[in-house]
Amino acid sequence: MSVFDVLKKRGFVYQSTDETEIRELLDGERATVYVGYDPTAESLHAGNLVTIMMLAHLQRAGHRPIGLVGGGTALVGDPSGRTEMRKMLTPEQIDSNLAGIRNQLAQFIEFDDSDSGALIVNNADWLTKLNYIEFLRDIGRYFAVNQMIKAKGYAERLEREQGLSFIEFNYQILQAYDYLLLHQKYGCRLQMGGADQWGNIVAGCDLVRRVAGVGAHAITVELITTSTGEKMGKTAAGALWLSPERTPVYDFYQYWRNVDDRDIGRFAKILTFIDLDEIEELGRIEGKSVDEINAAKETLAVAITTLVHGEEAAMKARDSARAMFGGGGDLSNAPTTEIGLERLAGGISVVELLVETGLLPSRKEARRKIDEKGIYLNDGIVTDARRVLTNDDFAAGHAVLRVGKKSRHRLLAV
RNA sequence: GCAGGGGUGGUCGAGUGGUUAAUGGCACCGGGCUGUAAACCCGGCAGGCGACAGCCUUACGUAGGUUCGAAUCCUACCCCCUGCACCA
Repeated sequence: MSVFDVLKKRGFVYQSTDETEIRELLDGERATVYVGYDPTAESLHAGNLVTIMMLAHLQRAGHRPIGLVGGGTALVGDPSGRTEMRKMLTPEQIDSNLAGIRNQLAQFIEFDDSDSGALIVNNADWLTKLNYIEFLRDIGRYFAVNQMIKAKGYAERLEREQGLSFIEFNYQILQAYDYLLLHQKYGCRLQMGGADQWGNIVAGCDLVRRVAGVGAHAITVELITTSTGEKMGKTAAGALWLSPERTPVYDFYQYWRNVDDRDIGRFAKILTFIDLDEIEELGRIEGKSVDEINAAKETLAVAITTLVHGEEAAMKARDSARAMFGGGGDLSNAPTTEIGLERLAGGISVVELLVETGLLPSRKEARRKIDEKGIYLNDGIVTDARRVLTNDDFAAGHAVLRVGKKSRHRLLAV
């Protein structure tokens, strides 16, 4: 099966330029393809996994992926969307972010010297060297303003009289230039990205065609949302990061372990390499027992977590989760706070500990949760806000504090 | 620069001198039902103290002022949006 069809079947293709030509390109000798990423943080997030997986599929099919980091554009600050200007970053920050992003991409694609070895590039390398006059003369001539303002994003902004800064307007041209440059330098002929990038991407296709006289292509993915309408990977705390420092592996695992029943198959297609046939079965809900559905979610969570954090970490996360919800079991991965024996001798209030362990943000909230019957000590409900912990509560040298069903904290007497 | 509109709790958004920690939605948290799902129901959602009846402190862009009393009125300043002007 053509890789392009693989992408289609897995749900990656929302819009594309001519399918026949893309197929031809991808079924032929090594092609070079690229995706752009923002260097605004030192870590990518779950949303980025979608295009990363596309790169990975293509590399597996023998093509060369390029991860382009928008360091140059980040130097300008991009006000796309209606929120404020994206914060401008220093070159140092961008470099360090780029290194972080490269490491994360390396989990999915090989950066070796082979023909299909991946590359990571920073558009600051060429954008910062541009000469305005030359750029206008050589590149600007290919852009027709009346065509540009018809682009969906721009047209909306103009209609709403919402203001469209010159920087934002130029963004498309810079991005198109990136494509051209990658084409000239690496023979890149396919760019992929989010559906919101469609206009920018096809502007690049046009530019390549006009300047180089070669067909260049585009594939965009739709924004992936959950069945409840949220952006995939969005949590109360913000984004679901790939970096374990920003999102602990356990939390990352739990996010996927708890997806809506209806999302199992869809997410598995996009975020794992599990066979399509297998996914078909995995994602089926009707007629399945509760255990089977839960097992499917576990499979999904393990697969994604393994890709991002490696097998060992994924297994640990799975085991911790099993222990947590299966009762008893292995608590070695639960967050832990050490309590001095001498302090314990005097007794410590549960309220105080709830705050100290970070389980709850304030003493007031702790009292409230006790009132709401949401606090447990060693699996026994705490009913009195004045409850004090003493040595007697530490069975084998430890005690477990719990808020609700999902957050636990281990207290270790030392 | 001129004119108009606006800045309210995580977010959206009411309120426009006085029972107000500030209606409501969303998000979030606890409980119930369950399957660590969805939907639904109940409760909570500034902080501190508490004998749980309450008490105290801090909050409506920032700083002052008027008033017995202000998120609400006045003054100055900051920021955002819209229009006009300036802009070669």
